[in-house]
Amino acid sequence: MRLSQMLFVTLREDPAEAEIPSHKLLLRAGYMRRVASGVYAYLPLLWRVLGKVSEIVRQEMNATGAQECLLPQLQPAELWQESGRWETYTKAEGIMFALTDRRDQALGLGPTHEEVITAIARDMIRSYRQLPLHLYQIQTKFRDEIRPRFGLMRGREFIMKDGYSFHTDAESLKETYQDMYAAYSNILRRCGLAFRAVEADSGAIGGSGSTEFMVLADAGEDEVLYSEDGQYAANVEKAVSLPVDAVPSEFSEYQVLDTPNTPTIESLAQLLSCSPTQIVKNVLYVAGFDSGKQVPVLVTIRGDQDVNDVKLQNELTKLAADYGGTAVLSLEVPDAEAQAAWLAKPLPLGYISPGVGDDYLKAPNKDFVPKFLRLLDQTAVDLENFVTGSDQTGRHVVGATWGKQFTLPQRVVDVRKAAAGDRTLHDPNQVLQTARGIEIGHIFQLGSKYSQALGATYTNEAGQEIPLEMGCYGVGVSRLAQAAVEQSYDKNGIIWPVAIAPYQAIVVIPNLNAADQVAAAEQLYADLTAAGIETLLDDRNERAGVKFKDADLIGIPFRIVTGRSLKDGKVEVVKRATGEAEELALDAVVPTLQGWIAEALG
RNA sequence: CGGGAUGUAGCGCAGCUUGGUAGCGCACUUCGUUCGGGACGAAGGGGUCGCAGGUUCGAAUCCUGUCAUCCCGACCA
Repeated sequence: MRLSQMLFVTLREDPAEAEIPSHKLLLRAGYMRRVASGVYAYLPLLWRVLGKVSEIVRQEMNATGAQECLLPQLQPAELWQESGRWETYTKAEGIMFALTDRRDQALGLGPTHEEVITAIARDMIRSYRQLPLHLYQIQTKFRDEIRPRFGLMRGREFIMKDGYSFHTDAESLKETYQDMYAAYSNILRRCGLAFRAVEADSGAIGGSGSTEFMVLADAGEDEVLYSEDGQYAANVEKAVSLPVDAVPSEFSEYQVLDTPNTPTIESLAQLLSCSPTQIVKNVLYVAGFDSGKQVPVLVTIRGDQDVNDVKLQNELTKLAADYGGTAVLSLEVPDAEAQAAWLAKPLPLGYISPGVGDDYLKAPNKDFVPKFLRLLDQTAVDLENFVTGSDQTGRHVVGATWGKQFTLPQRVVDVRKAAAGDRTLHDPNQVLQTARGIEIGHIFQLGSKYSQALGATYTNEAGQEIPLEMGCYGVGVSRLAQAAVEQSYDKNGIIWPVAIAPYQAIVVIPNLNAADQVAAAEQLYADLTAAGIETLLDDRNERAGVKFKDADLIGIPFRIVTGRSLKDGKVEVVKRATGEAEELALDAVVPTLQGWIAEALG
C-alpha cells in the first residue's frame, strides 16, 4: 500500500478524550476515531490488525475442532426470558440494549450468545452421536456499559470471539475446557503478549469453574493476585488466601467503653491501642433481588479484613430463593439518605454491634424486608474477647465473646477479600503478589444452566433424554489489539508485535526529488510485496523527518530507508522495537526481512 | 446513578472575571526556498462559540434549562 493513497491522518498532539497511552496512541496514529461514547470506527490500519488477531484466533480455534459460524446480533426477548436473564440484563444496571420493533416485539442487541446458541442446539442436537460440538463466531457485541472508557478497552460496541461447546457429560466438557486453555495460551503467545491465566469468578454468566486470561499492564482494570512459585493466580474477585493470624485479645473482661470519634476501625484500634484483628466489624448493605425484595444485609467480619463484594453477591444469590428470587440485581452500601427510608430510628453508624436489633427497621413498602440478613465471615468466628460496637454512638464494647454477649450468626460465609501479602493456601510460605491485568479471554464451564432453562437435551446411548453440558469461551478481539499497544510502546509511538502489526515493513523515501531513491524504493516495495511481505511505501511528498516520525508512531516493525547509503548500493534497515539500524545491500533486503519475520512469528 | 470537569475551525487551546460581533498553534490550499528525525517565508480557506430559552441597544462572555463528552466512584461474560 502506498501511503500517498491511504487515508492516513496522524496527529501531533494527544487527543483530549484519551487517558491511557494505548488509547492516545491509537487515536494519534490514525487507527481509529470515536463516533460516540464507547463506539469507535476501526480505520484501515486498525482493521488490518483486527484481521490478524482474528485470523490467529480462528486458526487456534479450528485446530481444536471448533467450527466457525455467525449468529444474529438482534435477538428476541423470548429467548432471554426463557433463560431468565432478560430482567437482569435489561433492568436496573443491566447492560443489554433493548428495543421494541414496529410489531411491538421486544428485542435485544446481543451482549453474548448463550441463549441463541442453546436454542440452536435445542433444535439441532438430538443424539449423543452428534457430541461433543463446539461452535464459535467472531463478531460485534453490544453492551450498554454504564461508563465506557479507555477506548477499545471498555466500549459499548466491540469485537469478540465467542465459542460455545456442547457435551454429553462434565468430563467431555472438561476436555474441551482444557483444549481452550491451551488454545487461548497459544493465541496470546502468538500475538506477542505477556499474560497470566488466573482463576476467576464466573459472574452473571453463571457456571462453575472459570479462568481468565489477563494481559499484564498497569492500566488494567482488574487486580490479579499470584504466588511467586507460579502455583496460584486468581482475580482478586475470586482469590482465596490465609489471612494473617489474629492477635490474641488483651481484653479479658467484658465492658462498655467510651470511644468518641472512632467510627473507623483504624481510629478505634488507635484509641484502644489494640490490633484491628481483635475488632469485629459490621458492614451494612442492601441487596435488591429480582423478586423486587430489598433486604438489609449485615456482614460481620474481622476488623482488619475487607468484604469482597463479588463473593458477597455470590453468597446472596444462593439465598435468593428465601426472598422469592433467583438473582441479585443490586448490592449497595446505603448512604444516610437511602437509610432514612427504612429506618425506624437512627442507626449508630460506626458503632453497630453484631446483634443490632431488627427494631431499627421499618418497612416503607411491601418490598422492603425489615429484618437483617446476618452473615458472619469465617474470619470472625473464632475471635474471643473481641472489640465491637455497642449500638450506642460513641461507645464500643471490649472483651465480648460469641455465645455470651452476642449470638453467633448462623450463616457463616467466606466473603473476605484476599490481598497482596496474604499467605497462600497451597503453601503458607508463599505470599501473594499483586499485578494489574486486562481481561482478554475468559473460559467457563457452564454446565447445564442454559440447556436446562431452554430445554436443550440429547438422547444418550440408553435412550434417556439429558440436558446438554455446556462451556463458553470468549476473547476480546478489539480489546486484545489495544492491550497489545498498552504493553508495547515507547515515547515515539506504538511498537506492534510482528504477528499483529498492520504491515510488517515500511519503505521510506527520504527525498522524493531524488530519482535514485524513488527508483530503489519502488523496486524494494515491489520485491518485498512479491515475496509476501506486507509492505507500506511512504511515497508522500513530505520531509524525511515527518516520515520517520510517522513510521515510528504507527509502529511498523521494520523500516527500510532508501537514503544516503544508496550511493554504496545499500539501504538502511531499522528495527522499530530496538532502534537497531544496519545497512544492507539492496538484494539482501528481502531475504533478511523474511528471516526476521519468520523468527518473530516463531 | 453520586461527585468533579469540559464543550469556541479537523486536532490542541486562549478569549468569558469586567458584554461591543472571535483568536493562537498544529493540520489544510497556493507559490517560493528547503530536503535524514514533526522546515522556513508569503498569501489563503475554514467556526450557527454544543443546543434552547431569557436578560440587554448588543451575549462566546451574564442567567435558566437541556444535551454531549471526559475523569473519580458505583457498576461491569
